[in-house]
Amino acid sequence: MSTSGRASARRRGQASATGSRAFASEGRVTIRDVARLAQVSPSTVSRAMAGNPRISEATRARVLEAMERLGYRPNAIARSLVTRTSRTLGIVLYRPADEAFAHPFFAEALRGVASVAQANGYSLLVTTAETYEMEAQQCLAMLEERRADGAVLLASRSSDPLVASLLQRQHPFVVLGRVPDRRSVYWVNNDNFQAAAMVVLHLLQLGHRELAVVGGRPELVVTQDRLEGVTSTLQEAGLGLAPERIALGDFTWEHGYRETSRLLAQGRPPTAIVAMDDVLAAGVIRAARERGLEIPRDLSVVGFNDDPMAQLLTPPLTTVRIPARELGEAAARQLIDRLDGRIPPVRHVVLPVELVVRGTTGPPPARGVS
Amino acid sequence: MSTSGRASARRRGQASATGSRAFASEGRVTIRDVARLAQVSPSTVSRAMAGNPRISEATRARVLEAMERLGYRPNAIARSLVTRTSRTLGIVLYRPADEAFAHPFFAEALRGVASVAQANGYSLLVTTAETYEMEAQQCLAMLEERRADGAVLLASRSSDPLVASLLQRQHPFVVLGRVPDRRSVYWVNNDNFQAAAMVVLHLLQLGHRELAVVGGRPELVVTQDRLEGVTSTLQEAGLGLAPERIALGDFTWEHGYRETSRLLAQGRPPTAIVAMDDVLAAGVIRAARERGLEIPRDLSVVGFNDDPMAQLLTPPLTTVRIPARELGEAAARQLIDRLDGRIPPVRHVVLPVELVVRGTTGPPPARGVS
DNA sequence: CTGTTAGCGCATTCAG
DNA sequence: CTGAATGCGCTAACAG
Repeated sequence: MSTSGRASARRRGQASATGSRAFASEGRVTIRDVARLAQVSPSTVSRAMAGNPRISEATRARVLEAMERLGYRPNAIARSLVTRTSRTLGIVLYRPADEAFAHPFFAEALRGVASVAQANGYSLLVTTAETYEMEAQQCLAMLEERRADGAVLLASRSSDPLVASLLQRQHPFVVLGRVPDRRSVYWVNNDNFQAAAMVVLHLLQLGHRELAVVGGRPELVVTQDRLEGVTSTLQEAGLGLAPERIALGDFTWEHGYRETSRLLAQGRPPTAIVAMDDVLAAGVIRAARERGLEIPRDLSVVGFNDDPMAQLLTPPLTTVRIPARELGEAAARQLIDRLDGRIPPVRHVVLPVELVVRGTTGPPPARGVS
Repeated sequence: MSTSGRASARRRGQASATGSRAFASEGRVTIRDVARLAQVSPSTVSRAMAGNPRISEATRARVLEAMERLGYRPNAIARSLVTRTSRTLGIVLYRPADEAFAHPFFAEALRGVASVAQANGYSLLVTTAETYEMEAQQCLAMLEERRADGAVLLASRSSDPLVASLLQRQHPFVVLGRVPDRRSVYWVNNDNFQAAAMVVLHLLQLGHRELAVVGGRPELVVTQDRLEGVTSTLQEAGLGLAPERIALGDFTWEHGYRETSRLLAQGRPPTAIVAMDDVLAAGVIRAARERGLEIPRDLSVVGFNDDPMAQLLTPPLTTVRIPARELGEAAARQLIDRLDGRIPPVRHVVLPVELVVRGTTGPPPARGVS
């Protein structure tokens, strides 16, 4: 055994004679090469890297220099195998076939996650999935195959089977969005009920009484919360929201466009439309304009998210700013805290939102006798 | 040894008595557990999983069933260590501090990469970096620490030191964008020179003679190619482009806004502005409108990319469709081909673009004597 | 303070 | 067709 060890050492170590770095075309430099050059044992090298205090400054310096000279990088895979952690966060991007592009909200949230992860020495393992079933399956696979130590879920739906599996198998995870009926789940969210209430209040204050809602996927908690915020607030004002004034579907501008055309064709069209997303709102505005309506004179429109595009629409969109990036950051922080053995101060984080009043809301048109 | 084996089997295997899966709170089920249950050796289990042909159907079935019953998942880390491949693609998202949000182009490209990766059994390791130096450093780290088998670079700049390092260290990688002066580098791109030429031709045809360009980061090859496409085409038409009509900077709408204000304040303002990106174009439009100009009557504007927002602007933006997603897919395909030992048919892939004429371009205003 | 010994969980020789 | 032995590169007891 020692013989073969020597032999391979000779094979690999040639570069050290020239003083240049050892970039063998195959076979990278390992901890043993460093140990040999520094005249210590591999464990000492390991300790030197880990900053282990029970090691002399002289040795540490020698090891560090050897590492430097050889251009050594510890093999993360080998390290993971023994430490049993990958220092990696799993995240799956769910992309239903009907959503043509990466939604800005998720892109921002992802950046938030990524930056906090990076700051704490974690990497991000990202997958995409076409269907929800695949999302769930892939997320589980990442975790059970030990490629990720924990997961952040980018949305939550009511009675989510993935959440159940994760919980049962005791995998650390954090949800971006509220998870109802499961107090033990860590999540990070904005108060969507409250956000929707703000929007409705704003419209009521302007004098609107005839509202309609255009929303996203009905199975998502975010959709449900926003819808409830709208209906509850209307109810408190003694107003209702007829079912034909509620148009859920998906988060595409096409859906906003389509449903608005329908809503405006009704005998008694709404004077204001709450779109549960800026992208939807863009579709709403477009449909309204094509029917010859001027915004906000003939129709008020509100969105959600404050995507970068919101202020670039004409007129600039009144919307609710959702701190996507901060949500992602908070989620990553929660998860990493747990993975690193710290207990997060709270299980549920709620970030504040802000109504951004711009150019798409105004008083309702004076209505003639119908 | 067999004794201790039995003991641990008993400790862990209790669930098998009940017929339910074995999810010990600590210590997952390994290949040895499966082997024991199937009454074979670990190597046989390994072969059964790998679809090794020299194994009887009966044994394979027995192994598969044991895997099923135990809910076994092979540990990807352990596998990586021995196979010396992680089946992971590295990708680093570069986010300069001044770019406020994830650019839609990159989001789409990323999705393309992710979906092809996923289809081929690869995962994606994603990092973010604030500076270019960090991007380079992190990319190298991923590769040398063996966490990724190859990398896809999301942009290329002229004389890119990262490209040089990657090449020297023989790491497989593919660049999204053209890499000048290095024929050996694999890259995937659209013809930006040609795209810009199309735009200029369109404007010339409409009668414009006074163009200006608002562009992104000057160190990026994409910026350089588009700029050259503009100037060359103008030159062929016997026209020039004065330096004060060229405003490079970054890919934010604020930059488009700012530079347009400046351009329009000049003694002899342009009648058409070529923005090298839809986001820039949005800023251009906004600035123009604030100065009381109507588009396209007083000023024509063209963008690049055909982001989803392009058609939602008012008026809908004339732009060049860049197949971001397809570029990402092609890049992933190139890289994976190489990693899997197939030789990609070509080293450089060029995807076609398409001019999408919408509402922001028209004939120039009749100019009075100055 | 440091070296030796043992694995982490798997794939892969090499023998049957 | 299958099992036993070996090692991927590293960390973590356990001994000095």
